[in-house]
Amino acid sequence: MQQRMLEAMLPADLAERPVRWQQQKSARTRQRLVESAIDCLVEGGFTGLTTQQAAERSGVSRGAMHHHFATRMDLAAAVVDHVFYRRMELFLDDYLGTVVGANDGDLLEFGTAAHWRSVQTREYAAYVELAVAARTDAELNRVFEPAARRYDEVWITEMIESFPQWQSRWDKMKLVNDLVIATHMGLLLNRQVMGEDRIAQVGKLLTRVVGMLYEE
Amino acid sequence: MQQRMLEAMLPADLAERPVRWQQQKSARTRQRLVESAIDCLVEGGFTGLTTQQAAERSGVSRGAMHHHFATRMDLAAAVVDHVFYRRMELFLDDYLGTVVGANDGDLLEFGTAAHWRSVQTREYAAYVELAVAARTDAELNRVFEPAARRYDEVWITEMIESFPQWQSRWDKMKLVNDLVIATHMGLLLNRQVMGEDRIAQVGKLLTRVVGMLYEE
DNA sequence: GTCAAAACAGGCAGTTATGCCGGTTTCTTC
DNA sequence: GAAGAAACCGGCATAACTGCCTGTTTTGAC
Repeated sequence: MQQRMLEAMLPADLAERPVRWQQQKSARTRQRLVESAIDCLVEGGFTGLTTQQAAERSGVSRGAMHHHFATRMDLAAAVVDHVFYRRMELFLDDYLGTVVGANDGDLLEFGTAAHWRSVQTREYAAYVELAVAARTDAELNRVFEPAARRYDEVWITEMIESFPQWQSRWDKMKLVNDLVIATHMGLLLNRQVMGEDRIAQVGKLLTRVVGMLYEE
Repeated sequence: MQQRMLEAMLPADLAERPVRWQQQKSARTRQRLVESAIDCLVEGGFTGLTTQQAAERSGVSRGAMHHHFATRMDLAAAVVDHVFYRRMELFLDDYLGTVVGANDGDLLEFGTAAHWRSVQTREYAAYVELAVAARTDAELNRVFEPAARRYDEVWITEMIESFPQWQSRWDKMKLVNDLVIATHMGLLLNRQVMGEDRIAQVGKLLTRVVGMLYEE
């Protein structure tokens, strides 16, 4: 499962196995820029993602940066791909590690818990900023939406192929999946207002709900 | 219920019952500016909320705007108050209208449905933009967070006073309340990716879950 | 009617980011 | 090792906002 899903999401950044040194160098500075851009996103939202900041933070000159990413949106696009890839990777790393030897009925609850953990990461925070900004920034949306749809399709396809034993309940499982994704994102955004305690409790409640829906 | 809750949230904008004409005039232009600012938010996110745009859209001169709101953040603060007030008002208008004559067991599900409708409004869209921006904008957060907490406290207090029959299950009801709020926000943000159908189905599922949690 | 205060108007300097461009250094190829 | 390509550098003009400031008009109190 993990190989196929990750391969399908692999961004240009990490795809190349560089043989020539210039390619390595190029890839390295691109990665540094993307990482800095993610820092910008996390700290300042999509507004805070500026070419200046990204260059300065990564120690790359503005000229070099412009060589790799001609415009701000080019950089943002690279970040989008990177973040989607990492979003899936982070979840899979956790989930596949906890799921070994679990019986069928627990898979969903383990998956929910792993998803909640994967959501509390720097990369997911960046993803949230992009997702929100894409709603009001047409140009970003042209980059973000296709990537999001691709991610979603890959996810669903693999879920169906990986759990043939749930064939009769795929529709419900997909629905539960969507519920978990939506609720976790909502919890993240309400964290500051609700506070850690309530957030954690709702998280546990959701896991229990997932169990209930599986049982029924 | 509705009076107390709304009174507690009443923003400066609408609080005054103007007797002198200058006050009326002043209040009117302030309202026009706030409304335009909300349009800015909805269309361009917090980034798109600029003093220039707000002034231009409302037909108010930059000078006049500066007279009422010295800085961009002053305008944003007025929008925050306005949006929180309207958020509660929109919900109550809907909820109190649908709830008449309902039996106790249906109140939660009616409330959930009403909340889902209240969330699909221009005002709530503006609220979401503010909530997200406040996470990465310290200055905005200083305005937003207190307002959000006040809203939350008023909400909880009134819920407890309004439903004394649920005394033994307040903790659970508060939890369910948080779950609904978080999930609805998450659904909104995933609307474009998931599409209307899935969103609607998850919404229905959530309503059903709320019913299940009440029954148990 | 007059005078102060409130509401309104629009210009100005300063900041910050953007995209582009001419020039330099570092690799790669032959 | 020389030519060409790729990576890198920092300056420049431009654009969008912001906050402030000097006036002008409209209201309201006496």
